Amino acid sequence: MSTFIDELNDAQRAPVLHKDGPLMVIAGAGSGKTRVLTYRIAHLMEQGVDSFNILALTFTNKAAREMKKRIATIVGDSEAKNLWMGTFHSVFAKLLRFDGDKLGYPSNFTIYDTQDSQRLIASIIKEMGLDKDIYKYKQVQNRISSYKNSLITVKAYFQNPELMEADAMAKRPRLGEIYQNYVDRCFKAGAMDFDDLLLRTNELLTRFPEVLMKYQDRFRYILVDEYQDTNHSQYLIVKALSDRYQNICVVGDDAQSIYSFRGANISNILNFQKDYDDVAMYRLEQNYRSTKNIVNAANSIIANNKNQLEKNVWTSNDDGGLIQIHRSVTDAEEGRYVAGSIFENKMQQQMQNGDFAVLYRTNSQSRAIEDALRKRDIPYRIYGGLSFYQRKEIKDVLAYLRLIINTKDEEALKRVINFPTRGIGQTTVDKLLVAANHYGRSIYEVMEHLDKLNLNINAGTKRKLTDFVTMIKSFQIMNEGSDAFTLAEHVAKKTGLLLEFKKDGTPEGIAKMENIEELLNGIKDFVEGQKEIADATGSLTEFLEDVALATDMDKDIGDDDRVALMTIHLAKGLEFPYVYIVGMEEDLFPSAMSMNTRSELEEERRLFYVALTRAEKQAFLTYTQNRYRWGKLIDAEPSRFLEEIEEQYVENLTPVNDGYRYKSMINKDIFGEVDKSKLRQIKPQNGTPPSTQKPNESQLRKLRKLKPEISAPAKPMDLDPGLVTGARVNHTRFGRGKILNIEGVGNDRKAEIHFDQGGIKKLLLRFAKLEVLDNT
DNA sequence: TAGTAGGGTCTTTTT
DNA sequence: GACCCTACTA
Repeated sequence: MSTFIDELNDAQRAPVLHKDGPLMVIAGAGSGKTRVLTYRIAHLMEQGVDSFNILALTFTNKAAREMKKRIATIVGDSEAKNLWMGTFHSVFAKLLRFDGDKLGYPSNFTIYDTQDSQRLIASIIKEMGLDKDIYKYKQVQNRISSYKNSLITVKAYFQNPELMEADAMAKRPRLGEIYQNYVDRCFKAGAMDFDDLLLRTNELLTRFPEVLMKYQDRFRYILVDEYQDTNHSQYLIVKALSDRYQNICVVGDDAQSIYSFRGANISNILNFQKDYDDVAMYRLEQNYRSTKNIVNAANSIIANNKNQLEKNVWTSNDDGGLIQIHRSVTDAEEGRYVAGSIFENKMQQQMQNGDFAVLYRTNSQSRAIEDALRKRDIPYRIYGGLSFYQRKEIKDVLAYLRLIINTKDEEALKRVINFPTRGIGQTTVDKLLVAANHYGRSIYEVMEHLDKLNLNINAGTKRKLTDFVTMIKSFQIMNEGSDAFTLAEHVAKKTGLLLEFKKDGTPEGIAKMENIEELLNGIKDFVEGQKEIADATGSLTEFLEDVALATDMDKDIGDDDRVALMTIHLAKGLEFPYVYIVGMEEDLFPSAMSMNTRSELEEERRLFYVALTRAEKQAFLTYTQNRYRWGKLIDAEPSRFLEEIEEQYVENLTPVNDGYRYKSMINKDIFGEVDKSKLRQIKPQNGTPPSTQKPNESQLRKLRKLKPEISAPAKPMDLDPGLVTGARVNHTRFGRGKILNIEGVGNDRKAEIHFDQGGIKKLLLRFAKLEVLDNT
């Protein structure tokens, strides 16, 4: 028996040693979750389980790589090689390359990213002659994506009157048709979107029992990390695969579930014990990461949430410093404070740049921080945002490469057929598209057979089209004999892409050219790297798949020492000695988009919990009074979350005697929320603020401590009787609108309202500031 | 058909 | 403030 087991505490050791049967590990923040997973896999292998029979699903590919590396040091390289480890998306993309042909997909299918999906949907909406202001392509894409994640296929959609009615109510009665067309077009293009990678895997496992059996038998031990963030589609895959051997190990923390917007279903983790028989439950509650102050402060925040598993996270670490709250006047000043504070701490505490992270709710907040760090000459690295592979010039190169592999790839073709310009305009492309749809062929196939079709295209243009086809064909021939790098370099030169940006001459053009060169270097590295992997070949197909599913977090940071800037979502699973959480303001964090329902607000709160628990030694929270948003300066109020931290863990750095008090601001805000949801004796009146009386400080404190289920009984009679279907109402933020539907009872009573400006929204009546204008 | 100017929309988070 | 799309001109 190896000694690595001795490195674990008792709570960690138990799930590592557990052999067969389902187990769930509820792991508090910083409790050594990754370590448990890693050692469990290593232990299984030492116990004689073939690495070939283990499947581990992680949240990022980087996490998988690191875990694999660690396992290799314990059990040896050759053993670790056979492990299937990666994100759901990358693992099942691989599986579909093997068996997707049963569903009619080519093994070289393309993976459409969100932008590809959205462009295709926009194009379909246009072709169908629909109003693009009603059928907004992003919203439609969102809708289709959530259908897919809930396994609602086109067929299921049309069998579900409720869904169809919901879309019809939203003035989008033809959403189902768009969905149908979208699925058809993706299929014809030999393409899967992100959601398809899960949906089609489900389809494959359901429709082909022999395939299911094969993989059930192969993956006898399944481990899922971050189980709280799995969606329904992922849940079903795991359930199906583990059904035979029941050796399923899920690890997660319900308090860190932050991906419901992409379909993650927290009930997956809450219901795990009901889904499997004889589940062994393990809890990891000792935090090794953070100081007492941070752990306790985080606990005090999450205590405000109603929906959670019981858990007591504690630490034996030092108290550490208090959490520091800092107010500034503008976002630029906020940036300066953060940069200055990093600079000072670096000097005083002898820290490295890499020991600091700045976390924010939205990507757009990075700019002010960047500017300030740059002025101080503090090196930083931004994660996420517009990632390298999403840049225009990079996507252009990739589109050529995708087309070489799969000429049916419509989005790739449309992207490059006239870039760099070669005299093939929109009119021509439209003609080709119409013909392609008419004959049920791809645009490329139509181009290959131009002379047999009468498309009303003049000879000069025809010539240009055939030249394009000839060029792609020459690339295809080259692809058979060369590696991905040689080909990509040739393509970048031959198509004129490099030249296009070079002759541009502007700094932006030069930067783009350099980016393409960086991409080429990346391909070279990839080809080299793949040679070391067991069944990899370094082919173009492999590279494209890697790129399609790559995320910013997957990149190795390298050894340069930089401050990390990223969204809180991306920070999940990471830790830093010093953490700055910036933009602690109402409407930003919690986001204005997430305050309509209790569950949305609870997710924002979990997000705050995640953010705070990233810190090892010291956490800083900052907010500003004014912030630039959409190019305009707007007023900002401190976030309600600041007040939710128990006072004893916080130190307010902002001077109190300067005519502005953060406390009083907060109280006013809390009061605004509290009197509607909690002070039931005050009945909201039409158009007038609910009350002008303020409870005193001690009353407020009590109110805040009250558990919502006690303090907010369901009493629909508190609501204005004028709030009925058909009524015209006015909302303080969204303006005027009409109530389409009212549903739910008591505190869950929601109204679906169509606002004159801003479309349809579902609002929780007990929070919504609604004034009834007319209900006849 | 290519290129540019102007207008509208957007930002919540991501595989 | 950035991007995308559209309309207009050459």
